Amino acid sequence: MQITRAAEYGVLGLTALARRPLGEVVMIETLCAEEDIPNSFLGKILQSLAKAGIVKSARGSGGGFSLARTPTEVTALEIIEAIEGPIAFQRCLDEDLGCEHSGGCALCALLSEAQEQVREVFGRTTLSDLTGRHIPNGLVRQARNRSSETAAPVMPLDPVPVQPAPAS
Amino acid sequence: MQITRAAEYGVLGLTALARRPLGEVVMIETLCAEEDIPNSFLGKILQSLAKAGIVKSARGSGGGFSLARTPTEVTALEIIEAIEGPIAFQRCLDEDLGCEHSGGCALCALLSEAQEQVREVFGRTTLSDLTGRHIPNGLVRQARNRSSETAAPVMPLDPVPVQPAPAS
DNA sequence: GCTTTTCCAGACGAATTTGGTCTGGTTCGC
DNA sequence: GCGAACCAGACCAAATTCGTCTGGAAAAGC
Repeated sequence: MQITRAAEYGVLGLTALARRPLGEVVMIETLCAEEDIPNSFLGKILQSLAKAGIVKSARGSGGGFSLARTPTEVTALEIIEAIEGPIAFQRCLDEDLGCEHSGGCALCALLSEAQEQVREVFGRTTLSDLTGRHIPNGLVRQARNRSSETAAPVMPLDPVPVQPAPAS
Repeated sequence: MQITRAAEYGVLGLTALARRPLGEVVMIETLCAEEDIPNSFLGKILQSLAKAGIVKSARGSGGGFSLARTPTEVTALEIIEAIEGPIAFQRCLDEDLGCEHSGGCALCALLSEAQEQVREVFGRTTLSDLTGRHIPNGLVRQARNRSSETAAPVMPLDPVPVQPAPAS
């Protein structure tokens, strides 16, 4: 009942991209340093995101990754499903191989409802919502290392949760 | 991002118990046959549920398990959390070991919201909601075996999903 | 066209989790 | 005391997660 690291890193990596001017090409290594993500792992994750059309990749020197769309057009649901595959609380809700249990399975109905709630929350949150307040871990660490003592917080930050969308 | 078999079996086993008069003591073996669950696995699951005070166990001959409360008083959330531990979409949302990422982490806020939605859905669904329409797999199989041909459905059943609670 | 720099694709593998089984108790009714 | 049932935990196989590594392939610059 947890999101995978891959999805977590994927979102984080994208926020790092989204913090830049749209279309700017950034190397994997830069993103990894910024967000404290293992290097070759993020590479694999970004490949999935490229296949899903969320980022564009450019090879060769001067290459790297860039967002394929504006951050307001990319939802967390797209990102997570591009990496983890479709969100499915149970086997029978994923492919339509039918429920193992017979009849109108109440358990499946329950899981299906819960799953739809999650998809709704993820679906209405965009990358730009996520980018706003997030301070990348790597940057904080780097700042800490530079001013080796006096570990003052980089920026005062009120921990405001993501606000729910106005009832549509 | 899936519920475990253990939780699934746990819910199924409890619906089998809930279909009986309250307080009736049933052996693991009977429940397993009814719901098509591996025998000793359900034993372990029921132990968790007993510790959580959802079922009562009775040892010795004539022993078995019975519901400790009426099905309307037991929520799916309780059942699932008794088996899987607290629902936590991410490490930092479980214990309060703080978020690995710094500052007001937007990702955690998002996951937290999704998680609360799931808890809400599970929390408002009771065991009696789940028991209503469910036809146990094992019983269907047994019926199929008895009337070896003419595999007619055991009971006509309109597959109505769990209805959402009225807006509170 | 050669070299360098970057991504690409997939094989590989360690660690963890899941899904169970098994064994040796312990408790209860008879 | 004996058999029927649960109890507690050790144990194990398979799947999944969380990565790493290697050998390309494409693009840019010379």
